[in-house]
Amino acid sequence: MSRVSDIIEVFIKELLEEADDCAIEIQRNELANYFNCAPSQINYVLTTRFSLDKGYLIESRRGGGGHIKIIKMDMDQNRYIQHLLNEIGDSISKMKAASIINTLQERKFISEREGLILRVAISDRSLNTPINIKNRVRANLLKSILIAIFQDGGK
Amino acid sequence: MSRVSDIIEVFIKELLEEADDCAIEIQRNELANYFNCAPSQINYVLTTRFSLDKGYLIESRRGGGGHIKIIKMDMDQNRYIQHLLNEIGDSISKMKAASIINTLQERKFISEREGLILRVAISDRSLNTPINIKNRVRANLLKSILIAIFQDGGK
DNA sequence: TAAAATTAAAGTCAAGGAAAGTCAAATAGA
DNA sequence: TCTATTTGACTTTCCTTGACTTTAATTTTA
Repeated sequence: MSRVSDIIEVFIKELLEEADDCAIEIQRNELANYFNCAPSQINYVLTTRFSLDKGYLIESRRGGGGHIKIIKMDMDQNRYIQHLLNEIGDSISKMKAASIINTLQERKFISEREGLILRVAISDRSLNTPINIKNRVRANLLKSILIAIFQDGGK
Repeated sequence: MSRVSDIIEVFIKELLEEADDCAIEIQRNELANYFNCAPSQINYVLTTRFSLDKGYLIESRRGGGGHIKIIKMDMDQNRYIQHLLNEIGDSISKMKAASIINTLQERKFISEREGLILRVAISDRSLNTPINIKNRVRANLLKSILIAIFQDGGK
């Protein structure tokens, strides 16, 4: 029962890999048809997996001959880290933290093993704190680590 | 009579034996169904039989197509790490943790940057928990990371 | 030819479904 | 008894679906 959304995500990322300008254009209905899902699921994938936060830009056009354009942006490391520190704030969910770590890894800001370490570190099971402070501890931990690794981004 | 929890434990361990990367993914409901028990009993088995101290890491995801992933560290091949897990116990001071991390780094088990991440992670400042549970959280976190790094992932 | 109607997209949002998590009460075993 | 196990009600998280809306291009009509 592997999730269709994940499969679509991977598919889109592969398309982006192949594209030489880091941008692709799709048709929502066509893609939905291909994966046998509701068209709106494409929107779901886009908003959950290809958000601005993760370094993607979405443009689209409705009506006849409409399309969706997905652009993988170049990310400046320091600025991105700075942005993340703000974004994390003083509380963050596990999913959101994991997604940040994945992005850092995908963008080669951290190695695979470092990604592994971070993902484990921010997991609910590692942080055996009372549930009501878990997200706060997680935010603090993640920010500390980011600052340590990317010192100049954190000034 | 023989307890269902024990049977489930053995079953999972067999699955892990067969898996070539010492990690398996299960579906909680499916397994519960198979053993005719309440789904939450699976959680019970996981927390009592597959704890960090015993060298297991658990990851999971909710929602449609959710799953539970069980990762085993190869205790035989990582005698030293196993020893460390025991030494850490369920509570450890910052100084002691730092000393462990230094040793790991000296012995080239982890890179300089990984050492940095670990030291930051277990620092008092990162772990903004109530002081009375700080050493416990630190122990848990450090053990999780060690198992993650030294899991027997065949890669 | 310009407005109107039709058609062909994409967008939004809320409801429903499919998992896993939590916690505490009931029960069984030592 | 006392601890370990079992059960189940309730919660949380994530995914999927579908009805309805909005926008743009194309075709029809006056």
